Amino acid sequence: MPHNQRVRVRFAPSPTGPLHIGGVRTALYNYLFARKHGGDFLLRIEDTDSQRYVPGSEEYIIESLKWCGINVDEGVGADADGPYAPYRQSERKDIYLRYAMQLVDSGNAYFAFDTAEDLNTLRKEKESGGETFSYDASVRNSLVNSLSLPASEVDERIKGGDNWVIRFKMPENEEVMMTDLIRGDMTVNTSTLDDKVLFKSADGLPTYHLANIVDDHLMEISHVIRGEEWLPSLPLHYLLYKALGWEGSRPEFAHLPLLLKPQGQGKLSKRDGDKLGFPVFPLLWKAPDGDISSGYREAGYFPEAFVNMLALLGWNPGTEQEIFTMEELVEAFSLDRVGKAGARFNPDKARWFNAHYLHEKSDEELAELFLPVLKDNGVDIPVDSAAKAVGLIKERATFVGDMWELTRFMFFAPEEYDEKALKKSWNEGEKVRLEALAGTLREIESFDDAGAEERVRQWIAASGNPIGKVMNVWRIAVLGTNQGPNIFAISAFIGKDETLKRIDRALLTL
RNA sequence: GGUCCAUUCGUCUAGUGGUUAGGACGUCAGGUUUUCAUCCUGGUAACAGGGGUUCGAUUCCCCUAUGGACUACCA
Repeated sequence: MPHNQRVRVRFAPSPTGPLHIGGVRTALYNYLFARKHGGDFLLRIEDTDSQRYVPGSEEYIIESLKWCGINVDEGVGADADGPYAPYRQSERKDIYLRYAMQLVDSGNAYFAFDTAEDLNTLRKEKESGGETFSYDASVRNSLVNSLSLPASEVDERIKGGDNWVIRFKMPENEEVMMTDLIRGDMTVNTSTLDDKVLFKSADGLPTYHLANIVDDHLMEISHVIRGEEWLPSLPLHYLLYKALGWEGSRPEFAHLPLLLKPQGQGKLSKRDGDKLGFPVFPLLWKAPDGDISSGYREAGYFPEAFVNMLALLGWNPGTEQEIFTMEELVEAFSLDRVGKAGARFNPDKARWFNAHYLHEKSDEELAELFLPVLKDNGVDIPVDSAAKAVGLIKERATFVGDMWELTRFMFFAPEEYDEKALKKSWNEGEKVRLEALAGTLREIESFDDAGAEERVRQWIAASGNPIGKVMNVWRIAVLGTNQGPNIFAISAFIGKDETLKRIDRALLTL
């Protein structure tokens, strides 16, 4: 392990919009790894692309992590300033140029003056001939750069204010051997690589490649855990560590498999938004242009369900356990149990996780969450009363938001009656049955009395009415439908008067 | 096109040189329930294809196919 024994990992998103669930999973795995090894989890903002910067992204990222219970130890969003501040790359500008110059001085990089237009023209020319243009050893000497130009002209151009970039001078025909904690050993020949830009002229900022390596080194990162899309640039990063003389303290790398769309092709991307019928973002996102994308939080997911679901998308504990608290995840997590292949996101399973967590919560806890929903629907009741209602229906809910439709009949008499139910179980014979039941109910002092339900059952048995028929017609009269929870419990909840009122009304109007 | 990575039920996955290839979601059936849902039980369903290596390959190797990523002065 590099530097020291301490595990230090970072999540380093760029603020180009909301974090999607793939990004959240990367953050989660980093966090779990850090906790598991008693290390640090840092949040660094990689805002080196001034063009793509989207205001609000950073706040969104911080809030998302917070909602998930992923606590940042150091960096942006941490409680206190860390020892390696600042943690926003735009605030570290000066650092990068210094290292870029070090690379130029050591012959590992060079100035290039080619304009974007010139390069585009070259690219098009090559492509029309069926070839691909690559800024590499085969062409670098014939392009406009400090390798091809006399030193005096290079100086003049720089002093004269010409636009320049710094490019990495990719070694020729060298095998780069790399190790990935998830994929094992890999070898790539440098001849297939090009001279990547390390420092841009456009905004005076480094590219990802340089900034990333410099910051990881300076911040003493021990493990880089990131998405698989970075795998192709791993050789470049290895070479950069070597060129900067940091080979001995190079972090270890782990490239996570991608999250794929539920159906169709390709990786899950930010643009998918709500087209797929489920959120791709942890929280609701309002884009600066007004576009709104839904989030798991607003869709009613519990953070623990969301995190649990995400953790198992690409990682497994090797046991048959599927339900994990964050603490249990920390305990069980290891990089060698992360899969290699991309995982297709499954919305059904996500719902199942949420239902599971919802069913595990106490009636009181759910009632607290449900109270605002009730209020929105014009129902203002104390929390213990809400808890009773919740207790009757929670088994059939997946989200707290589902609970309103499931409980509305406890607060409002039905205005319509389900036609299928009426067809099946509402006729003159059933009405007689219901009237007889009403008579019995009327004799009961209060439905809350102990033994009240037993009295009704005794009457049913004694009267010779089939219990199913009685319950069914009772349910239709009170709820307007032939399905739902225990009808006696509901009648007790709404009370004797309301129950009889609804029965009378049904008998009269139907 | 080039480079790299991957491939077990529809989906997430476990697993081994010899297993009835296991679990979960979904789905189907049955049970419980006054009904629905929950819950329980059971069923369905997979080693991409072709060559090797081997007494024996899902497992090891090669090829093909398929999927994916990357191929910007984006990350």
